[in-house]
This record gives sequence, C-alpha cells and structure tokens, in this order.
Amino acid sequence: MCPTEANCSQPPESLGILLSLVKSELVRALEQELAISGVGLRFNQVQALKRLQVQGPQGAGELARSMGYDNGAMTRLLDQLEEKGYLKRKPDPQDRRALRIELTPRGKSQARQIAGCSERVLDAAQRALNASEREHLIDYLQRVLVTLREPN
Amino acid sequence: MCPTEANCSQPPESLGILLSLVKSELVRALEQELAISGVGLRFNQVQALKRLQVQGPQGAGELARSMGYDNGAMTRLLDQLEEKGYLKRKPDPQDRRALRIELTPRGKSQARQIAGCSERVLDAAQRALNASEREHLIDYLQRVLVTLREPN
DNA sequence: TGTATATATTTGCCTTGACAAACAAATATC
DNA sequence: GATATTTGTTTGTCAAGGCAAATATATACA
Repeated sequence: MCPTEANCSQPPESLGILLSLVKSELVRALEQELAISGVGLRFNQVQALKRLQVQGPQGAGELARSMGYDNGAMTRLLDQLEEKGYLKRKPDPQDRRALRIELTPRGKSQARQIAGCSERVLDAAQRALNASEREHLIDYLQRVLVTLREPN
Repeated sequence: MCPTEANCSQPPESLGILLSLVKSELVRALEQELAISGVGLRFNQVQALKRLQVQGPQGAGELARSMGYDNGAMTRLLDQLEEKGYLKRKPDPQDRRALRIELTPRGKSQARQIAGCSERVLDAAQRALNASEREHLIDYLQRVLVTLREPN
C-alpha cells in the first residue's frame, strides 16, 4: 500500500500542515515553471501581478488584504515590482492618502505570460482530480475560510 | 448574495492564495485558542510537539521533513522547545551523528493540552463541512501533494 | 470650526525560514 | 584499510513577513 517511504505521511496530516505542504510544493513548482519561461519573479510578485491584471487598478491596502498580506510587506512588494517597471503608483484622485496601483504595458504583458505558467502548473498539480473534485476542493477551502473569518 | 464586502473575494481565488489564506487564518485561530488556554507557543512549535507525541522519538531531520521544514529551521525550533523544557535531544545509540528527540514529561502533558485546543479549532474551522466533505478535503489535498511531489 | 477618530501608506525592528557552507560520522568503493 | 560519497545536524547569512509606530489625510461629531 505504501511501497516507498518518503511520501508516506503515516498519520493523516493535520489540516494545517497539509495546507503548508501543498502550498510550498505549489510555490516551488510555479517558480520552477517561471524560471524555465525566463520569468524572474517570485510567487508573491506573480500573485500581485495577476490580481492587478484581473481586478484592475486598486489601492495598496486593498491588494494586501485580498492576498492576506501585511501592509508593510505590500509596500515592499510594490517597491520591487515598480523597480522592475511592471507597475506605477498613481495618486488616487478622490483620496490623497491613497494610491492607485496600475500595471504598466510591460506589466500587463508580463502578467499574460505568467497566467500561462500559472495555469499549466495548477493544471498539473490537480491532474489527479477530476473537474468536479477540483471545484469541490476550492469550494471546501472557501467554506473553511469563511467560517474561520466569521466572528466567533 | 454577498451583503458585506470584506469576505467577498470576487474572482474565485487562485488555489495558491486560497491555501495561504486558509492556513494563516487557521494559525491565527489556533494561536488565539492557545493563548486563551495559557499556552505560550506558536503554531510550528505546537505542530512539532504534536508530531513527537503521536509518532514518538525521532531524528531532527525526520521531523523536519514530515513538517515540510528546513533542517536549519528545525534546529532552531528544537532549541526553543528544549529551552522551554518540553523536549530533550538524546544521542542516537545506533548513529553517533544523529539525535533522538524525546518529549519530556512536561512536554507530553503540554502536548495533551495542545491536542485539545487543536481539535477544537479544527472542528470549528470545518463546521461548515460534513464528515464526508471533511474527508474529501483531506483526500484531495493529499492527492494534490502526491502529484506535486512526483518527479515531472 | 475644531477636535477626535479612523484610514492609507510607509518605515523600523524583529523573528522566522530558506539556502549554503561547515562539520562529524556513517557507508560505499577501490 | 584508505578514500570518496552520503547523511544528520548545526551555523551564518539573507530576504520576507508580522507588528507597531509614524505620517498624512479623511471623516465624524460636538
């Protein structure tokens, strides 16, 4: 039933650990695929670009929240991506405290390339699940997330 | 359909981000529950104690691998837990390079207390899933993990 | 209006984890 | 048996994220 030894986590993984393990393998796989495609970006940078691509310009805090990120960390992540020329911090016309983070044309084309890598990796990762199982996986995770976020 | 605004991640989360979000909420919830019970331990420390409790004495690298942890990080985690008196590094009688990490009596009783907190939190987190769904969630995650770890 | 409070972003500080190098001891190869 | 390779642990270094404080501006309220 369990011929090799390495991948056999005997006791059913605690959910917390299992989530960590899956995530870090996913990150590793994605970064490897990115490197092959000549994209020198880390997982988080990629996620930020993807969000901006899909959701359009938005504030830094908003982006941070949607990624479960600290505001300070987001500031520095934006520094990196702006440095690379993928985005611009524009002043928000309605609120002088806030920013509107916009992808540059370079950022948009990078985001498109990334989307391809990302899709390939996710697809490979879920090879062992059929379409319905994939949906359920996302659904269960979302339900757990909502529950955890509910005020006790 | 989506009355409040905060918890509504409009675009179906990318699996990677969703995993991060669920995990960090789970960590937050567990650490809060631990704090209430007067246990001053972090998520990773707790996981290590639980593993040692369930699986018995084992080497440092083995423990690190089963938690998806770096060896160096494990050394420092063990330092902390040994400092607190929850475990002892004993020499491995068969292999003089290796260690046998053993819980102290104090460590074992702490692990028992922790198990309670941990169970409560996991149970609350999965409140929205029935027994079959909970099993499937674990199963899907494990299948994805195995796939990701397969040599390409 | 003026003052208190809340919000958006940045910065400093600290902890943690990854990676690589160092070491020691075990195992394989000749 | 001697040398090379592998394995288990530790240490140094670095980058990243969390938290708290600082700053600027917006909003509420008296």
